[in-house]
Amino acid sequence: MPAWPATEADALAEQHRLRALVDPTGPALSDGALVAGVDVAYDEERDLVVAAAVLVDFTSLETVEETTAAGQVSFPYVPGLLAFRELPPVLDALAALRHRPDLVLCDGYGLAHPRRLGLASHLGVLTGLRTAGVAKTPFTFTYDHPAPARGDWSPLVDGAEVVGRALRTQAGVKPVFVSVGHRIGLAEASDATLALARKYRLPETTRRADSLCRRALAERQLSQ
DNA sequence: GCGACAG
DNA sequence: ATCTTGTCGC
Repeated sequence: MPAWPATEADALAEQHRLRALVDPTGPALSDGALVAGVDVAYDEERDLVVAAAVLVDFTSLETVEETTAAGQVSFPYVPGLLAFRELPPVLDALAALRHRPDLVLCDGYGLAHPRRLGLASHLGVLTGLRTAGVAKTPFTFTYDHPAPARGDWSPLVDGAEVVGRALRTQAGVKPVFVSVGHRIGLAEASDATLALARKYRLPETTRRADSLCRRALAERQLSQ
């Protein structure tokens, strides 16, 4: 396994290498599938980063398992290279899960990326897990506003390419931006996102992982 | 040409 | 991402 890239040039080369290994197709989730949400929180002062993974039952929406992992920040925030900043602790948190997720939902993009290898795709190729990205803002892509009902969507476009969907998860609320990560199709990833966002704009997996990594970071800050 | 740009 | 009070609503 190659060392984690330390420079932007190495990171770009690594993206190029991994991009060829992405599989942007795959079936819908089965009843009772286990979906993991992952997210990270930062302490800029101490270069500390904490990741959380929360495993949710796709059908009941119950939390099945939670893990966290902490580390030193090892890469700056560079638009288009987010994976190199966020993935090290995320990989650790996922490795600590006792169950194997049937899907990992990331806070960010997959195929919707300048070089078609966002955080979610990158994670999928590294782990072999099925992944998809659900982002809160449209990055540099364009879309027409979807109709106002829950479940309505419109294509997320980069030039002439459809790279994802602007999906309305709550009536009258601004959409989220879904893109394929690895081993799942866009329609299937969108269906999973909608099913996990019954009550709020963001899927429960993302909401719970976000809340957990913030809590875990706050606890570390108290004890150190 | 320059800057902005997921989190 | 993070800096941040009170406030509206279920």
